[in-house]
Amino acid sequence: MKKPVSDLTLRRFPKYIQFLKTLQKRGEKYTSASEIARRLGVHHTQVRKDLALTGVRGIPKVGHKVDDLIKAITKFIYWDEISYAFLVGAGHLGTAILHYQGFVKAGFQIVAAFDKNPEKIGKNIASVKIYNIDRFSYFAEKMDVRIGIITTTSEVAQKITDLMVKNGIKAIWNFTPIKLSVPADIIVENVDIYPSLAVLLRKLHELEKASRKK
Amino acid sequence: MKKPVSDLTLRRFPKYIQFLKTLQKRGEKYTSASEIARRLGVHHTQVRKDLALTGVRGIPKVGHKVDDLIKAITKFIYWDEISYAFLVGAGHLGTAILHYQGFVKAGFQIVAAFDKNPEKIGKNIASVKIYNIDRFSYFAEKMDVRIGIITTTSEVAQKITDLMVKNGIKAIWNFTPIKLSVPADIIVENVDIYPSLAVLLRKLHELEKASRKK
DNA sequence: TAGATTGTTAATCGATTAACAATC
DNA sequence: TAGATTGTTAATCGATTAACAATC
Repeated sequence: MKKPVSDLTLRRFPKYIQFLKTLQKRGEKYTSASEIARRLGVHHTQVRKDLALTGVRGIPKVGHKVDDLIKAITKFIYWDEISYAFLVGAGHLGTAILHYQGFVKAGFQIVAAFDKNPEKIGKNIASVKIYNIDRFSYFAEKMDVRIGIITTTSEVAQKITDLMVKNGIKAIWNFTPIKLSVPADIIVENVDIYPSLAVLLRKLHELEKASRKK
Repeated sequence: MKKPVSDLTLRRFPKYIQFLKTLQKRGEKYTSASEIARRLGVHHTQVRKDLALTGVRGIPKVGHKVDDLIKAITKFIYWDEISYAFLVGAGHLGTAILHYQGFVKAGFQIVAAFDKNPEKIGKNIASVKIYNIDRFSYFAEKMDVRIGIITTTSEVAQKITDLMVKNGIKAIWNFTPIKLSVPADIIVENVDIYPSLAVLLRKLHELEKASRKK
């Protein structure tokens, strides 16, 4: 069995795509691992290793075709296939996610949203209809969706997780700061802003403490 | 000069706080590194090392006082001091962030928001007033704020960054997927959902490929 | 006391970076 | 050709985990 690619590595690919697309927009046909590295602030060897994983081969002295790189990376992280998802929790964050423009380029499509608030049920947000959470099982069976997005409050996140797992969801994109309990074969990806806030505040305060000392 | 704490380490502290607060709510007075480790799925030695950084000392056989741990961690990541921030870009994501309840516990307070959309200017979102982006310099000088949150489109993110840096912002919390260029002494923390989406989709598709093969 | 827990030092593991041969 | 670039193997670095003495 081949060794799975590490999360740390996978997480770099969207940044490569983002930069490559700006090159593409500027009309540049070729780029090099060194240019990508310089621009994104990562080591050029690392860029080479990452690109090698996608199977592309560059040409010495010339570099890589921008279009080919984008295509190879997009395929590698499966952004070339359509992936359907359900979203639960149509609050402010859920609304923001439903409005995200950028999911199109990742082949990512939210096909239904769920909430328990009667005022929201039946309405559309960014062309996605909001259903009563009671109907989750019904839609899950009907639509064969494997990805669930949780943008509820922390309090109900575990309950929603259990509901999702029971209804065939294989991957959960968790936007609450709660650690979810799931069976071993269920994928959980957490998006949490507090770790980032901790890093930001600690660094800022340490910096200011240091500059006061001088 | 003491070695700065690594980002990877800092990012774990909010998870500890989150778990400790659930214990606190349940009325538990004591906990152990082992319990935290088990519950959050990290190694107990790692929890011990992390806690040691904050300066707390546990009691063999007994463990740590929950209240003391929360206090020590909160102080370590400077969530016990008030930090003021400006937010630029009052779209869906900006709105969601302005509504975040959880910032209070981190001492984090958004004191003003900025946008260029005339329909938004003058209104309040979650009690935070929206001003014309033209007035950023004015408020920056008046209020002595050091943190800037960017929730604009990618297109204007660098321009807003430059504006912030010029006006004394020392730490930028960047919610766009753009790599920002800043002077060396400016702190940038990125919150980007695409890396997470890449991990989620790659893992899900690899899993499904593997299960089809069986 | 015995056992559970703490906290530290040493070993391991994996990611990053350095070095270098190959080549258009 | 010379030089820039690729891609790979080896070395380094840092984070995680193992081992273990100390102790309430």
